Amino acid sequence: MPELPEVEVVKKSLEKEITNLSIKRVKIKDGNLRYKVKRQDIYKIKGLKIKKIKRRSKYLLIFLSNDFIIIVHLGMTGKFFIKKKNKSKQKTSFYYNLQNGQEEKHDRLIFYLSKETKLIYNDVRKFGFITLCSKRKVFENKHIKKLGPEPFDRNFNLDYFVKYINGKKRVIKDLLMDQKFVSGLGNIYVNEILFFSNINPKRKISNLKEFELLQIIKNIKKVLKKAILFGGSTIKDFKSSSGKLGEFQQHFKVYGKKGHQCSNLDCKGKVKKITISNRSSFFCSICQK
DNA sequence: TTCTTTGTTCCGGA
DNA sequence: GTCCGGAACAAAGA
Repeated sequence: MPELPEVEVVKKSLEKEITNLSIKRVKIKDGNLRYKVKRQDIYKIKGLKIKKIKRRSKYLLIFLSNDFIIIVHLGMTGKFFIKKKNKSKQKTSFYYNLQNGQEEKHDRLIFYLSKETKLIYNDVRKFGFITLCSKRKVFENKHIKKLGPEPFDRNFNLDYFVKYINGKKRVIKDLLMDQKFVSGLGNIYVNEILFFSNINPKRKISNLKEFELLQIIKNIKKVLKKAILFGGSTIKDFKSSSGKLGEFQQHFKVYGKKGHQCSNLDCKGKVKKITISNRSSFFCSICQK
């Protein structure tokens, strides 16, 4: 479930906690992630220093002191924990809220860093991955190279939108989920963005008016910025609380709100749930035409 | 037991 | 070759 805002929040807290620390050793507890963690990669990063951390779409790029970059994708349930000596385990972000004990069970990798700091990668469903890449080749990486513009990029504008959709005939929700069109959005934020844009998720892109395209662009930037400000969204399956949590889910207007009254004051509609391309979509059939 | 959930890749048909 | 939709993947809760 981590979409751009959650990854950005993780990036910020990792940046604060592990920049300038060096990697002493790495323990693979379960390397069978989306791609198997390679032992030779682990060997290559031993002794290197963590120089800086960047985000591209939903990917984290951890720059090391030589030519290497660690590329991380959190998949659906990947998360990092930081553990310092004499301190209990801290989450790296306001992100997931875990039940007690869950963390240990799904810890997959442990990075032993300098200053007696441990960085733990935990992933319940193992859809995330961690791989090594050289700085020179990062834009040739098979994941990174196919990404479309960042939503906050000035190149992501009306001109780009109009050109991209020319001759295509998908529905708008599918397009916004497509990382080649714009990178970083997932199911949750696309639902929210279409609500604010007053556009039905099943609308064909060929039928959208120019003012509607502008609305979509504006709301993508607006919703993502606000979500980052609130520390992202916390997955709702987990119940007990410890540490700081993302709070943006409290601001959801439609996602997960089937049957709720539409949040627009003058609207008597209810939020509906339908399936589009095997994903659930929530919308108000009165406000979203 | 079956359905649902999430992001991404892969595959086949148009 | 491009476009597009559907299935698959892991794991857990309802």
